Amino acid sequence: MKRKTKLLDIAEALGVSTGTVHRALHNHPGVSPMTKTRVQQMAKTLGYRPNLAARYLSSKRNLRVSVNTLQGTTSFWDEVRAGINEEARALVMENVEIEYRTYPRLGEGEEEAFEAALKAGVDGIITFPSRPQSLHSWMRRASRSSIPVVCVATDAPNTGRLAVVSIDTLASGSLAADLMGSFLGGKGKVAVTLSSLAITEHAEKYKAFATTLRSLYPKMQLQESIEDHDVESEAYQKSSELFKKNPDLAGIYVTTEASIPVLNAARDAHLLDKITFITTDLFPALVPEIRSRAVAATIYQRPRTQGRMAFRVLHEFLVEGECPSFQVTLAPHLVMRGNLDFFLQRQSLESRPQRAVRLQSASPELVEYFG
Amino acid sequence: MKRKTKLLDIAEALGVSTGTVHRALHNHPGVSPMTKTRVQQMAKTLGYRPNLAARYLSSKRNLRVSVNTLQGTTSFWDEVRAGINEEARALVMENVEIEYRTYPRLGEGEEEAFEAALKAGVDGIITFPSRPQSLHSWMRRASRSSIPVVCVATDAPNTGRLAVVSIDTLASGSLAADLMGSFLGGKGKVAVTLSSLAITEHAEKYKAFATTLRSLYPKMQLQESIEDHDVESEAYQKSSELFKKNPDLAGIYVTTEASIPVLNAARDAHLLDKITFITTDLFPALVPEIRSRAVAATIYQRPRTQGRMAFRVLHEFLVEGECPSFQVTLAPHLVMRGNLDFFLQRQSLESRPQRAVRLQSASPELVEYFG
DNA sequence: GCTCAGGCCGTAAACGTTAACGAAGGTAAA
DNA sequence: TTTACCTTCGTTAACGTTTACGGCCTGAGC
Repeated sequence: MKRKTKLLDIAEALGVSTGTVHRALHNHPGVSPMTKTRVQQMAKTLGYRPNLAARYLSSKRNLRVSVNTLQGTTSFWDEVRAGINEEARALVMENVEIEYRTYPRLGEGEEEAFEAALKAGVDGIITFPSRPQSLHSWMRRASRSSIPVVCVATDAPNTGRLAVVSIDTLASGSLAADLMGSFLGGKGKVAVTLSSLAITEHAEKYKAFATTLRSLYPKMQLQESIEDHDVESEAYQKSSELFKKNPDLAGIYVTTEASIPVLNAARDAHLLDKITFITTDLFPALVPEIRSRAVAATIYQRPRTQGRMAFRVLHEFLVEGECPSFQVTLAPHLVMRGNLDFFLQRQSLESRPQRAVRLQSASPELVEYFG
Repeated sequence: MKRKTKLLDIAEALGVSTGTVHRALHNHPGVSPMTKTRVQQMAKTLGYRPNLAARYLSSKRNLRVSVNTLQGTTSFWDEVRAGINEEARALVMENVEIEYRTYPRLGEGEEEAFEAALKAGVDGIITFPSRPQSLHSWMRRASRSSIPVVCVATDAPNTGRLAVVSIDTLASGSLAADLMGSFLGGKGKVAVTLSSLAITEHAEKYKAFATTLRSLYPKMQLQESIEDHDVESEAYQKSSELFKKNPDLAGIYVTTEASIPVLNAARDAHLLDKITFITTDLFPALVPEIRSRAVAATIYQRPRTQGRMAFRVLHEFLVEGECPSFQVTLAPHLVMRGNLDFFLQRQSLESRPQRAVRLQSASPELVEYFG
């Protein structure tokens, strides 16, 4: 196990100075093309990897990242932001500044927030592209300026974004289908509500649900899907229609957050106890519905972990220049009445601002930080 | 936002040198008690936090941790080790040496491995205490020597261990009960097999299962539990008896890894398609059973994440002297036939030695790192 | 021939912590 | 008194990278 190669090793091997090596490796001006290629070549053959500790110590620049997300209509985005915050605070090494830019509604103020982040000259952006097409040009601009962008929850294809962090849509849709089939004994009419088939994630979930249902439970009948376009009234209205047309509906899978209006529509049609609900996400209004077993199960999208992962990927890229993975997909959690309390307790516990700290044989200097 | 206080600030404020401050803060010999308290006091008032980058850079000592686990009879411990390895390699900053000490069977060679780790003078230990009582004295010895020990999968109470990382037993048992009730329509006889009621984790899972079943599905009848003491033949034999005595058994929840002998017993009794199986963990032999729907669902204990968390907690303590949490409980994942492929793909993908890299519209400057 | 600009490169001082070395002072034994 | 030794503390050289500064050289302009 030999010592790691450092700048000085490269410098001595070529008979130059560390300053030159540094400039060559970082494309800084003041190096002849000839020297530059020689340095880069030598760095590669020696397997040079920068010592990050030394780098941090030497340059005190602190990274700035902008987090552009929806305002917390539900708790989902609060959790995402909490996850980002946690992971940022876990980085004791450096100081990462996080600037939160939120917009009130889907697609509203989204471009402005992105533009503001670029104008402010941040080093990286974590964003929820609620309207990918409208952000398209801004994201390409960021890409051209070499400002990495990480998407959370929803992808924005062909925008040059660095990475995307999301729940695996296939696993979600297939799990929902398998559960639905199991709960209903493999027969009956089922339906799906989604935001819009134009959104990749929702289309994929729907497809996975349909495919799995067909292959595992061929006797079940899948009705046409409902698109609510993220409008609650539309969700209520369209699902009311659905229930009217299909009084024998046995189950429904709500892939969006808008499960409450669908539940209310079923309640008003007096079909609540006839229909097995599988919903998405976990928020306060959903808790009593799960507890009363109106909702059989909900697929939790782990917003906090999504936030953590997004920050981690972005930070790793900013610091090391490489990206561990361009697509991080998480397995969803299944929440039913049985394990509901576990998740509720966990949320409330983790949302406490300070970290839980119990000292045990720690170096004395640390005691104070948490007194 | 003022500059962070460093050793020199404390030193100047007290009219001493940084060397003294350093020694005082680390309980190194050669500092008068009077000076020591003054330094610690001043560190507190100035809000000193060590600069870890400088610390790494300065001290070339690399941490050594011992990982004491079972040999991979199933893939569980391979996954745990893989998770530890991943997290260790993600630490680009420093070099952490990991020494794996494995023992062939439950309780066999466990003490020797622990003793060897202590003798070798490691800085920390991650262990699976298969027989907590036999490890008790060794762990207390480690605690007295200020060597942090992190338990994975199973806790070892009253041993002075630093932390424990495990799956939440309540969530597992309750989820299993709720699923069982849902699958069976809320009625029928069900049973549980476990290793031994003397092991906390299994007792908790059983209790959670029983409690949830009683409260959510009062019509269901829970039979007496089976203890297999981690012996496969015992599992087969006892479950055969159970099936003979209860030909109308509707479901069984296997909380241990030993689900195959139970499945075989049911198969041999020609009851396989009459009984709903909920099992634990995910290993190759279980895959065809899930695919054929002999197993309705399995509760995946996320060994890789357990390994990652264990290493993370230990490392954070070793480096910062503080521990984020003394009890890390993870939510289990539910694997059914529908989403089985997602987990299989993920396992095979993640177990590849190099990191997964999928290029997708990456910024041009990045392509080279993965060429 | 002299200056001046600009390209190229070496030098050295940071960054904050660690740890080895040594100096000062006091105490005790010879 | 000398010698030896201990406690307490200051000094200083690392650790590897960044960056400001300055020096050398070549070529162009006067």
